[in-house]
Amino acid sequence: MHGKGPWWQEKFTQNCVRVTAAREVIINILHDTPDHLSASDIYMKVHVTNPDIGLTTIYRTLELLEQMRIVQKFDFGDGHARYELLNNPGGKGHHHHLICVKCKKIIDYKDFIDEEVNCLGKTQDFLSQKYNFHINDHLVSFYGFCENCKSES
Amino acid sequence: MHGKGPWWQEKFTQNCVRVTAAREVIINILHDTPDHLSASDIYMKVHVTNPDIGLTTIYRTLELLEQMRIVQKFDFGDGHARYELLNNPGGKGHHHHLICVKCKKIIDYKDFIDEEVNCLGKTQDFLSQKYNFHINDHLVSFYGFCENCKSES
DNA sequence: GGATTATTGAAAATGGTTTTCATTACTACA
DNA sequence: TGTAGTAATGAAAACCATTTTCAATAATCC
Ligand SMILES: [Mn+2]
Ligand SMILES: [Mn+2]
Ligand SMILES: [Zn+2]
Ligand SMILES: [Zn+2]
Repeated sequence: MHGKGPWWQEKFTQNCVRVTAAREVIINILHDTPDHLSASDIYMKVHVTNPDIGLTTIYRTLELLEQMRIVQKFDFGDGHARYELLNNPGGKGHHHHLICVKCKKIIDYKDFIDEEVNCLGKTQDFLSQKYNFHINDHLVSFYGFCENCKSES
Repeated sequence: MHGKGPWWQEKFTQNCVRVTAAREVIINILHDTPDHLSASDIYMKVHVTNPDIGLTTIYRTLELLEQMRIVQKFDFGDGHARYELLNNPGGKGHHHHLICVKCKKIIDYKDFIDEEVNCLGKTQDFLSQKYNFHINDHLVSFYGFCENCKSES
């Protein structure tokens, strides 16, 4: 697989957005992790190989990528925004979340996702009509206590 | 309907939590609004009738009520936590959200909620087993553009 | 009433995120 | 290959919702 650059680079050049080292590193980090990283998580990982890249650039890049619909921003309630690669080539597919309210552990799940999305699809159609919305996304999360935390409480 | 105080007061006295004017006013405001108020929204409403109640108390009360499971805290991504009365007597029943990503308008809906919750129930059972979680809540939100905003974009 | 202890407001601190601004790095084009 | 135009960057400062501190006050129980 050689030739042109990665899938996301054309999105950049089309919009006069330059391909820079910082942006490349950040996307790679998000691509390689199974976790939901915060800005400073990413900063620390970036810092290992690129100690010249500042936290400000991390924030700016994440906002840019969010607006280009390359990453999605989440707030799980622990005071840090968290980011994950959107459903792009090489990204995770659409999934929902299972969140421990105590230790904040987050599990991506796809079990029953077809049935869920099917059911949500009907709701979406109905809501679009009734409230005259143009719906293009949904979020489903379950909350509770994980294996470790449910025994301690 | 007279006699003892409102439904929530017994929850207080059981836990050595005192019934104060501030707490009473805040619960009443949350009870009377159809909106999803932020701490400073509530502060401003409180200030009209009780200018002696400070913003700190609003925050403290909301955290208390959240921990007593009387209100639920939401983050819709606009930089302010928002609160709504939980499914208590006099509160809204369980519902899901339809959110405009542009103007941040939020609609509570219950359409298809039975089908949704039924479907989510199956998922919940499966996830509980598979990941050994004790699940006690879920969140479903649809995102898109509302009537007004979809024409402008 | 008085002792006990929860609650409170004001001010200060906190901490994640954003803004400012001067500098640097691309990119296009002559 | 130089040069103008513009996008991107880092450091420091600003921002701002929320939390903490601490001395004063008010609810509860006797
Ligand atoms: Mn995820
Ligand atoms: Mn609601
Ligand atoms: Zn846990
Ligand atoms: Zn709107």
